[in-house]
Amino acid sequence: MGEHRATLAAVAARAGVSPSTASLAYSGSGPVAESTRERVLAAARELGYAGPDPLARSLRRGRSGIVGAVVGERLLYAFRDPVAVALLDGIAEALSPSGTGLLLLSGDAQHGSPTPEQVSRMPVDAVVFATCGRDDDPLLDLFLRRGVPVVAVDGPDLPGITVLDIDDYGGAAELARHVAALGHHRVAVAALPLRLDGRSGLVDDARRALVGFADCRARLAATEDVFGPVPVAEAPSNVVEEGERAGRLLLAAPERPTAIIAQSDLLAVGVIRAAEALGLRVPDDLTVVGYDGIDTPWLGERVLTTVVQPIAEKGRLSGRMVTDLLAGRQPPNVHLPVQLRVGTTSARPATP
Amino acid sequence: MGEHRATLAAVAARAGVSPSTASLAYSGSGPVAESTRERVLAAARELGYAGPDPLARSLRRGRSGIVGAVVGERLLYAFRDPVAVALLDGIAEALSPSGTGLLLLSGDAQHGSPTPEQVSRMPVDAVVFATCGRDDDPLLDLFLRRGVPVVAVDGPDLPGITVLDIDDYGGAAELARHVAALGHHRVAVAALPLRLDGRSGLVDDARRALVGFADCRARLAATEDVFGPVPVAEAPSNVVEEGERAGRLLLAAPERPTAIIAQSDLLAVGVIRAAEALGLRVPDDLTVVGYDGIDTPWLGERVLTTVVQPIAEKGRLSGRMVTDLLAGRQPPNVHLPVQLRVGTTSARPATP
DNA sequence: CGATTCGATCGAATCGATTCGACCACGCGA
DNA sequence: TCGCGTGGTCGAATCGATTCGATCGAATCG
Repeated sequence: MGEHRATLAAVAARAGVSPSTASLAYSGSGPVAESTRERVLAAARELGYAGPDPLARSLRRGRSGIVGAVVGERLLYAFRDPVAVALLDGIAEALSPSGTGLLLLSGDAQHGSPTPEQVSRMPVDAVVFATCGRDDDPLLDLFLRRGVPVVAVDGPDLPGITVLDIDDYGGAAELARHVAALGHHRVAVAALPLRLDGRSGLVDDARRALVGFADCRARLAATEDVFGPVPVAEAPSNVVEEGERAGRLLLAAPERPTAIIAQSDLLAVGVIRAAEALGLRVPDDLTVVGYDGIDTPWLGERVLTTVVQPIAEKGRLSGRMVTDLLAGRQPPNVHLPVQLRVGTTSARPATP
Repeated sequence: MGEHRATLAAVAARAGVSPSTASLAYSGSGPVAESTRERVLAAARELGYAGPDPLARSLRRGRSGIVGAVVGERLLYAFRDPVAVALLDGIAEALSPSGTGLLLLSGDAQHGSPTPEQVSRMPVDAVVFATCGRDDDPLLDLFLRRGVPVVAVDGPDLPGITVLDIDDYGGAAELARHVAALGHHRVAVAALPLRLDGRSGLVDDARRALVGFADCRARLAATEDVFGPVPVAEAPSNVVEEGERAGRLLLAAPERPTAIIAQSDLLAVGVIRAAEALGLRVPDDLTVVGYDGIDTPWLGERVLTTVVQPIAEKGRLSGRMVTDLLAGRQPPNVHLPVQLRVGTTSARPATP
């Protein structure tokens, strides 16, 4: 404690060389005689020196070797979403060869998303908005002002930031047409969070005007372009339990819907649970469809009707985009296609 | 690009104050006249200054405000494990109030765990070994030499590091006695990775001597203390698919076991799948037990016989231990109890 | 009214490494 | 033998903020 940790200068002194030479011996940039290098390393060993201080190195170099990932929700929820996990995995894999670290900027139980003060203290060379493409995110602005390159996944398409998203509108529209073609008219939506403020329940017009996420907005718009205005129940986060609550809410309506369009597969699983708890059979009494195309072990043999997005590719691409930005290259925006998958949870409505 | 980003000194000059005063205006430590502070902030706005450079601040302060989490596996696998996720969530929650960031130090597809070079470049104030308590981990040594406080979850109990673990031996022993009491003799083990080198398959004596993880070793020892030497199939990572492969391997043996003890619930699910693929009924033809006590939606109504560890508490405690260490307090080691849960996947062996 | 705080501000040292330009000696080709 | 390129080393400036001690005027107290 009282002892100061050894510095490179101390090592250099002990080895009888100048600090600059000692630095070269460690970093490998520039010619150093083999004998000198060994003398330096020996001195380091004797002093218990574990290599250059990352902070000092970063300051001088102007880069920290760290990429931030803004997650928004608390990790416990975010990591239940295979799409988010694949994204982070893709980024981590892409960063690994260059030894770049991945810093999670996550929200906590109290406030949904990380606060600007916290985030602005973090030394990141680039940042990915992973699960929260809020249009008006103050963090976006902050990073742009700092000159930190930003990748937004499913995020707002603003000048200065690189966007990777999927065809949310197209997929949702195709899905809605599928449901309509089956003959459903009384349709309701179990929605992803409209904002990160923990609110949930039936959505009124005021709330609907506040949709802050590009993906949520596109999916909702596509649905209503097919069916007209529909009841919407908002889940405060993308987990099965909240889907179940939203499902109960929608199924309690006086005019019970014959189909529920969930904005994610996790929510869809919850809706199915809610339906079964009420004694309804899926798809005979209620059609339930999702979005994402993740594994749904909860459903056993049943296959969820959903829109499949290319999850693994999204992960890989997001990783590539980040490394490109770090290397000073500006990758183009990417818009991935999606595919309707008709499973066994959608069917014609029972004729009353 | 050609433009240099504004520095605090530039802001100070523009505001007509000294750099030290400008610093005080930002950090809030020390008295500054309200008028001065506003002048500084105005100057900052005009220059597009987004606050002090985190790197410079960290260097001076001697802390980075970042905690590292060593994950070992690639994220795609690590995050499928609810125990690991709960751990990270607990840490993130505990760190959040102080604005401390969480840096993932993960392995990639190539090498299991992060390389020492990568890790030693990372500016961390403390580090948690989350899912990889390797005894001989070179990273441990590195951090200790650097003077970085280390928390090891399920990790090796070495001097200088703080340990949070569960009663692995006790739980596994109780579980083994349960299986023995049912009348099983031909028992096999589906094991967690013995080392992080991607190897898998049946374990011979040479390999067995290499067990590098405290939890895996304890569970195996407890099992063999009850049953004597048993066949062991190693899974290269803790995911359902690898459990299935290990299960197939064990069930292909000439003397088919009547019970398989999986070292995790995820592996147990895989083993059950393998059994069912072979037309075996669980638990009638084969008893399968796990470890951890996570949700297993794959199993439908069935309840896995397993050892339940207090996952949420583990997360909370690990978070608290880290914050304690950051505050300069040395928390005591913690050893959490576990509990046997008898479900519907274990039964007496069929009498032949 | 003189002595003493106290609040506000400034100068200068500091954190620990990297890097640029200078320097020296040596070997090689002309 | 002279000049030149080059491998190896060193000094000093630099990265951008924080912080300690000093300073100075104004307010407080005896």
